[in-house]
Amino acid sequence: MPESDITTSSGVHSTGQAEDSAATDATAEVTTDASTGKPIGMVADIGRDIGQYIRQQRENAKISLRQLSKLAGVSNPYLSQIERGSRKPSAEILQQIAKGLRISAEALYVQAGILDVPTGGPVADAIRADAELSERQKQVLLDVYESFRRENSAGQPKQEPSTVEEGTDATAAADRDNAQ
Amino acid sequence: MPESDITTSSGVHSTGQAEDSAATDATAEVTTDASTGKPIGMVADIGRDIGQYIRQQRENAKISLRQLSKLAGVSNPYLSQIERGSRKPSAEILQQIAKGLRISAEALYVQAGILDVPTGGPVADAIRADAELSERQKQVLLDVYESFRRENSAGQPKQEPSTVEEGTDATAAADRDNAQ
DNA sequence: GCAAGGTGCTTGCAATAGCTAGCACTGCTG
DNA sequence: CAGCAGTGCTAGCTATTGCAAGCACCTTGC
Repeated sequence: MPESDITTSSGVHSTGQAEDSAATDATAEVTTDASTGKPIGMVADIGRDIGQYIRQQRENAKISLRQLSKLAGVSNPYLSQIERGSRKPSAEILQQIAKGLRISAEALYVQAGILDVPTGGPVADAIRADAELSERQKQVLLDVYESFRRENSAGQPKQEPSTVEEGTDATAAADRDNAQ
Repeated sequence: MPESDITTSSGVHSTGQAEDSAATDATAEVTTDASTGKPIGMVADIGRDIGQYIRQQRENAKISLRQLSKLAGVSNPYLSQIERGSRKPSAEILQQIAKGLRISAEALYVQAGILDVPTGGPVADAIRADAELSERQKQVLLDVYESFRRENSAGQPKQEPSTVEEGTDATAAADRDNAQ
């Protein structure tokens, strides 16, 4: 598990340095950015999450940081920063790391928040695979389908009435798409 | 189709400014970066590709650039740069644009080269969905499966002998994974 | 004990992403 | 015709990404 400090990293690279006391006192409250609620002095949790995951996958594969950096074509200091959560890699870098780890890029994308956890059984898969629908139509249909599934799993919907409206909105949207 | 010029954009932002003559003479050969072969003065083709695609989706939806920029939460000058291919957006920005366009983020990711075009019928989907396999094991299995499919679709394999080796390498790799 | 080769990390820098301020233009309204 | 609201874009700026150079430490072999 990478250490959660940025220590002497310059202000140039960080949104703001972590409070010293936070670095030394594990029980100290993490200072957060007022606008996002995410930790200051550290890339957001999601960055640390992907870094932990990459380090875990690398250790499972029993290779060193330098070995992975060569396999991935990424510099080893940068890979260290990624694993320790002090840098947030782009999708392209994640793609390279996935190749180096010989896992799918999608697995890293889910951890990084770039992709949602895959959902849906055969219906959703079939909708996505339908070549005759536009991207917009696919999305509308998926929204309608997911809305119905939520209704059904709730039995009697206990959400706001907007849940009901959502369904009608979706079908209204579908009608508007067809009108175009 | 966005214009392919960066005109007076400063050198700070571009790998290199397009030759003036290239800007005015449509038949002029595009100057390329020696190391990558990609156009200079323009982000790589793939950047223009995603930009074109976004503009096409926006025009299909019959909304203006400013309307989409508000829906997406992206500044309108930056969206213009993306559509014209002079900036390469991150996955997070693509996610926001997809939401604004009400299409799936995956559709934009495929265009941007972040995701491959989805492949595989039921076998690949089932492998990906299997919760009992590690990410590494899934990838090895997919590699083996795709290798077999390539062999079968070629009838008599005409590729390098490495294609055969690839299969044996893959199964050997699978054995090593199981040994760990 | 020393050299060599490995490890993970820090620092400073260049290039790029993404934004704000502002521009020029168009069409509409009173 | 002036004012307004819209359009798409340019220029300059700040924050961030990703790297190269180099550090300190560890293990191994001679």
